[in-house]
This record gives sequence, C-alpha cells and structure tokens, in this order.
Amino acid sequence: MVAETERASSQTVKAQLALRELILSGGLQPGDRISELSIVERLGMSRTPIRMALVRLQEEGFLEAIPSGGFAIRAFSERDVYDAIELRGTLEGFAARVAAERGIGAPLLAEMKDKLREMDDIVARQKLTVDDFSSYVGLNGRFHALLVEAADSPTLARQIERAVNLPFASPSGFVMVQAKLPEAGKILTIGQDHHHCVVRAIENREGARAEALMREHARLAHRNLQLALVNQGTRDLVPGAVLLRRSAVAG
Amino acid sequence: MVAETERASSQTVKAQLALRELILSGGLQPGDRISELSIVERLGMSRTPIRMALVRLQEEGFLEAIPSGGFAIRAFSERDVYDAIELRGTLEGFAARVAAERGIGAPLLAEMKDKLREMDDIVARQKLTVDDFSSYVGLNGRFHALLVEAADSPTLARQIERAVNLPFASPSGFVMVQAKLPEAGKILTIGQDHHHCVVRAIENREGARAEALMREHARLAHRNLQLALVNQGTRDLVPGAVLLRRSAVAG
DNA sequence: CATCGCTAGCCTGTATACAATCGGTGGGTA
DNA sequence: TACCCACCGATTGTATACAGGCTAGCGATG
Repeated sequence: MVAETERASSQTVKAQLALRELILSGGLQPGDRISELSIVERLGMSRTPIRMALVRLQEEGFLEAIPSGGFAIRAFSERDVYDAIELRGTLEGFAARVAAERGIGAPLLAEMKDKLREMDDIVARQKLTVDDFSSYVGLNGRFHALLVEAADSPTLARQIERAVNLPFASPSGFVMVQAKLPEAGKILTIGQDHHHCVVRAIENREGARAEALMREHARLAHRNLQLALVNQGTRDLVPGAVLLRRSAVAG
Repeated sequence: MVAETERASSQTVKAQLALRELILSGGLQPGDRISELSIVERLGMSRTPIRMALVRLQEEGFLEAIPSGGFAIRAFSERDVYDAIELRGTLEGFAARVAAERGIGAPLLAEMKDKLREMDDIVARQKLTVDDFSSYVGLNGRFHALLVEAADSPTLARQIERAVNLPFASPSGFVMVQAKLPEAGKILTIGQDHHHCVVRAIENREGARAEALMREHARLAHRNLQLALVNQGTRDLVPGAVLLRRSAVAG
C-alpha cells in the first residue's frame, strides 16, 4: 500500500525525515509545542509513526519533552552552538587519539589519504565555485566518518553520531557558509592542513597530537560561527539557523 | 485505572524500568531478539508503551535495532566497557575544563566542598562497611552530577547523561566492586584525592589540569575492571556483567 | 475589579485491530 | 541427495478507537 511515488522504507523514517525538514526549514518555530494532530494532517499518516519519530527526534536533540506531555521544538543559544562544536572537537579528538594509539589498518589509511588528495585538488583551485564547496562537503564528511571508523569503537561511534546530529555541530556544517565569506580560502587551507597533520599523527602513533589537532580543527567552526553571526546578512547561513534563539543583539 | 499498588507515572516509564531491570538481572540474554508479545505477557501491558520503551532503551544503548525489524539485547566486549569508561572520562574532563575556564558560582562550589567533606569522613574510617560504600556511592554520584552542573551546558549534560547510562560507565559503577577487593582503601583514597584536586583546579581556573584529573579519575575504573575480571569470583561484580560477551578467556 | 472555581474542549497516552513482511518448513524437481 | 520454490505461521509496523488529564475560557463571588 505504501510507496507508490516515494521510495522510502517505513512510515516512521519518513515521518522523522519530514519532521526534521519541517523544523529546519522553519515550518515549526523553536519553543512551539508540537501538536500531533496537526502533524497528522500535514504529513498524511497516522499518529503512531509520528509519535515514534517524535521520540527519536527528542533523542537527537531537536525536541525537548514537556512535563505535562508532548514535545516542543528546542531553542539553542549561541553558546549552545559553541558548546556543541567544542563537544564534537572533543569527541573527534578522542577518536583520533584512540586511532593513533591502537593503530589503524592499511586500507583505511589508504582511503583517508585518497580523500585527502581529492580535497587537495579542490583547495588548490584559484576560484572556488559552489560546486567545489559542495564536493568538498562530501569528501570532508567521508573523511570525518573514516576517522570515527578508525577508532573502531562502537560506543564512541554512537556517541559521535549523536553529537553530530545537530546541523551546526556537523563536521561539514560550516563549509557552505565559507563559500559566502571572504576568509573562505584561508580557513579551508588551514582545515585541510589539519586533515593532513592528523593523518600523519595517526600514522606515527602520536595520540596526543592527533587529539589536539582534531580539537583545534573543530574550532575552525567557531571562527566561521563568529564571522557568520557578526552581520545579519550571513546570520541565516548558519546551519540550523532557525533553531537559534534570537539573542539580545537584535537588529 | 492504573496504579493500585504501584505508584508510578506512565506505562511507558514503567515498561522502560521493568525492561532495563529484566535485562540487567539476566532475564534476557545478550544477543537475544526481543519479542514484543513475550514482553506483553511478562509485564501485563499493551504493546504500545512497550514499543516506546524499546525505542528509548535503544537510544540508551541497551538494545540494537535489527535490520529486519525489532530489537536485540546488545552484547559488550571487554574493550567496549573500557572504551565507555574512557569516554566518560573524556566527557567529564571536558565538563571540568569548561567549569574551570568559565568559573562556577559560589553555591555550587560550596556544595561540592560539602560533599567532599562527607566523603572524607567515610574514607578516613579504618574498616569500611557495605553501608559506608553505599553512602559513598550516593555522595560520589552527587559530586559528579554537580560537576556536570558546573559546566552549565545543556548539550554537554545531555551527552554525559547518555554516556553514563550504561551501568559500567557510571561514575559510581565500580565503587561497590571495590568493597570486595583488597585494594579498596587505596583506590578510594586516590579517587577522593582526585575529587579534591579537581575542585581546587576549577577554583583556580586551571582548565587543563581539571580536565586531565577527571580523565585520570575515570581510569581508576579501568583498574577496578581489570581487578574484577582476573578471577571468575569477582567477575560477576562488574556492573551490568550480564551484558558482557563471554570472551575467549573462559574458565 | 480581581480572583477563584468550574466546565468544556482538546490533546496526549494506551489499547487493540489490521496489514504487510520476514523466516522457516515441507515438498518437489534436477 | 541437494537445492529451490512456495506456502504458512509468527511477528513487527501501522491505523484507529477510547480514556484520562491538562488548559483555557467564562462566570460567579468576595
């Protein structure tokens, strides 16, 4: 009965994706209580998969439970975003250290270097197009995924996956923002150097160095965050900007 | 209609607690697929709250989703336990660093020192009873909770809460094990010293030191884990021992 | 005029019926 | 004898009906 035009697995997953999209597109405002019935008529499915999706989105951090029942869209302060980025750096640093200390397999190392080369090609270009940034996002995401894989720890992988779910905490979250910033090339160059250094550190079994590098690597996102927030024009480029609580800055 | 003898909130929460207990008591074996119907007749409630509880327990890390549908009890290797402990240390270290760098309020600091004094009293005793250890567990748990509170970061708090859900990753997980180990007094003394040092570090705004201390503090649990696993007698004292995959060690 | 209480409506939590899919078993054929 | 296909049972995913609780709005009273 399901899936005539759409090719998706279960209703629950579809609801989860649709709700996430609805939140991130601003269709639902931060702080708003989510009425299940309104979602039912918006998505055209029954309450059961929607309730399931709501629980999952709560665990992902997009929603918070209301004591009297139901859920509300979570609102984030600028410091929350900062902390989420720093947290990702800490966890990825941990992963890098573990990978360095325990050593990683040759195929994994090879693929990391492979992705590194491809990213080098992009960064080397004089004028970066939006497509270039887009390709970089894909490669960068894969590189960070490989790093988690390199740690070979399911517990850590789960934790990182969770931390990275918030859009502004994603490793590639701010890459597309850079496309609009004058400092784009510089930050990209530095980030890519971090990538190179961390691979070398892992190869040489330098755990502390690998960890410190990934922490600092995440802090590039801090800079992008600052740069994007200073003027109202680029503010909306911050990933998940609609989740940001309007702070006292105003305009 | 609900709650005649039992005083609990919702069916979902009751199911969650009951299932967790069922898993940790060994009523359900690691690797086993969980049949919803069997839980229905065991707990005497309908499938809906049970399904809800299953999703939450998956997010907590006790269950893993089966591709074809349903859930299975997750099995942990010794290294998983090790990693979970190290992960807690990393996250608590992060919390301590943030607390030190940003500074914490006087009331919080006062309560931390208060708990410290109470724990000192216990550690100072010559012969420690089981009740002593039990009191220590409570105080220790509160102390660690205060540390998280001191970081004043909801994102981080959520993440730590999640990491600590696994019983063997809990800050107080191995305290009761120590009660049965000859090295009990020594490790307790060292751990308590870590507590003192980290509070001093936070007070003095020494972020790096606070972080390193909490990491090392968690590693005391590594030692306890090793000690408990060496002989079969104390092996079952490891928190959540039933979740451990029988490794090649055998007996 | 303000505050307290009641009532009505909505909304969430729970139960249960229905549908679709997965796995296992048995029989048939190469 | 071994492998493949088909059917059947079981189990999960989905829809919907029902009940209890929360909230808000209105009216009455101090």
